[in-house]
Amino acid sequence: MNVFSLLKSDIEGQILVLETEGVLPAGTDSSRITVEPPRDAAHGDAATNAAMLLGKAAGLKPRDLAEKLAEKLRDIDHIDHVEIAGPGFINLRMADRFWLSQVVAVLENGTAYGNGDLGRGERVNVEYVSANPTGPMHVGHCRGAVVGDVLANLLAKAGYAVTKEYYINDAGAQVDVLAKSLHLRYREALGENIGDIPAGLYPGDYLVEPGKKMAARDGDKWQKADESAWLEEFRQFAITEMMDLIRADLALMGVAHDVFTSEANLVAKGKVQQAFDFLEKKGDIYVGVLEPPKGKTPDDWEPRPQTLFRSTEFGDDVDRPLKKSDGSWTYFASDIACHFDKYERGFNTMIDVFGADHGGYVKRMKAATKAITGGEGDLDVKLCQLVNLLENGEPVKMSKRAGTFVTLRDVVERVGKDVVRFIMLTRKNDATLDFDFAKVTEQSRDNPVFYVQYAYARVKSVFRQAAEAFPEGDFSDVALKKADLGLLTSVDEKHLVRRIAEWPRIVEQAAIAHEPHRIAFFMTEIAADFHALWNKGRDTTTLRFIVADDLATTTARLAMIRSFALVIASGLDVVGVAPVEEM
RNA sequence: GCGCCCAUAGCUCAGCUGGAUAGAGCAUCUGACUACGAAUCAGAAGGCCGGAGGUUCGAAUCCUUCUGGGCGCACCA
Repeated sequence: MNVFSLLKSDIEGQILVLETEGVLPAGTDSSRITVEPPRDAAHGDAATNAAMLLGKAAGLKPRDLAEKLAEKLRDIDHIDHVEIAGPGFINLRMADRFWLSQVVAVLENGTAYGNGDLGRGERVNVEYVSANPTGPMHVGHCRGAVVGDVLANLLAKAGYAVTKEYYINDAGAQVDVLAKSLHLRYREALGENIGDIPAGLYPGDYLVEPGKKMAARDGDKWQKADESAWLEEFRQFAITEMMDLIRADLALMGVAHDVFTSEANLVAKGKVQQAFDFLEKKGDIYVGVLEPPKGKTPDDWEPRPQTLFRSTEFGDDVDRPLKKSDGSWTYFASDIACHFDKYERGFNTMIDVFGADHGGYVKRMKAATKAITGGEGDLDVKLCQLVNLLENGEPVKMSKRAGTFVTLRDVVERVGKDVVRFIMLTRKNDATLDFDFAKVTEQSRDNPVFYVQYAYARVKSVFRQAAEAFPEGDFSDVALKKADLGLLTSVDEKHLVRRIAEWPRIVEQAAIAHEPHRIAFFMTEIAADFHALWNKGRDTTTLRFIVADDLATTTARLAMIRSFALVIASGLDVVGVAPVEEM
């Protein structure tokens, strides 16, 4: 349970009482009221701005209203202390036993502590990665893959019914190029000398094996055949092969999507036409000529009548073409169909994770989603900024042309999936991120992955020591739940316990904001609290977790650090990283 | 020329959708190992939150406008 939402409902309850007493007008809007941990711990455990927001409605000065509200709150059992501060903040202090009960809650729920019902089972679709099926994944895909995956995990933990989706762009010209590239490798496999790969085709050697497979399967059947005879066959085969490759790459990162939607399939099923008809009926489609883009007119620009979607009606800057001059669908058209399809499958909330180079695409996609769902669908787009790959501060040279681009596989094999996943969350998604191979594997304070893992391992170490110190002691979770937690009396211990109890709120807030990086930041912070407490025991032996000849205190402290470790494990679970038992 | 994103300590970044005296790490300086692993911790110092206006009880946060960076700008995906 989220402590702060409990307090908020307490406050809302008392506001209703004040309404019946005539202090506040009936139907007071309490939606903007917040209950948060104050920045300064001296202000208490939680602070609310309620009186400042409602002062006007009550016709009272904020501090006077605060006094009336505080009076009511003092009567609530789990609230220990209420005081008014500053312009009208109400600072609340909870009874110790209330916080300590959260330790028991963690021990009872394990890593499920922090699971919430914020989402109330509402279905959410998170689309991420969606790399073109034309080759293995490169390092640029890592960030979006992690952000999307962890965001999905986070929403699931917060009580949403999440579907992880991958949209396969297998309908455009690039898959024809892929098919032709494969055909070349196929001929090579049959013994032909193909020389250099011609410009415009994919030169990567990842097509060598698929070429051999095709040769083994069909022999020389397609070797001399006309392109029109084999193109479709090779396209299908190549896409299947590339998607296997991509799925394998994603598996290396611990990413597994629930649904793979094929663009070509959407077209074939008539989904694009259906979406088009729907928009046309609404009057959102017309044939017109676009202005050339100002400032940077392409050399070959010529005015041309096109089938356009009236995206300006829905907040976009210009209307967007749905059909190419040859009459085929644009990518945008099938992407509309994709979101239309999601909506029909029951998703009102959709999230797309894109790379920063798709920034110009956001407005039109949001506009299209609004139009195609009749305003019911909500699309949020998370743009992931670039990752700068560094080696000891020096940029890693990457050249797609020279074929030396760093693949996702290269990175994962070098530093491990856990490091990649965690580091990708050490910045908010819309800030660029430095990824230094030397730093991310360093075992020091400034490497958050290590720092968090070390804290977890340290707890394990304490338990090993405790088992030796108290051979008769029972330190299982079941036994720890019965510990006398009243023995946790130091301010530092109480502080850690409060931080542990904050976890459900962190999950909620991060889920609401769609910001998975907050999980990583919280874990780093709470790990610091733990390390600090651990070191108190260095200076003052009575503050150590294991106290010789005092099984009761030891058990209470182990209950505390065990629940800390479980919160870390719970967070790592969201991030998709395995906790390290021993370093 | 237009749109989106970014600008916070010397450096790298948080800042909980408007709250109280703006917080961490690194680097710098001063300390803590007869060890529940010092792979860590404690303390000091460091700020006109890019500039200028505005909105209100209250702004790093919202609006306007500059400045400086990144990305993208018909018939590609």
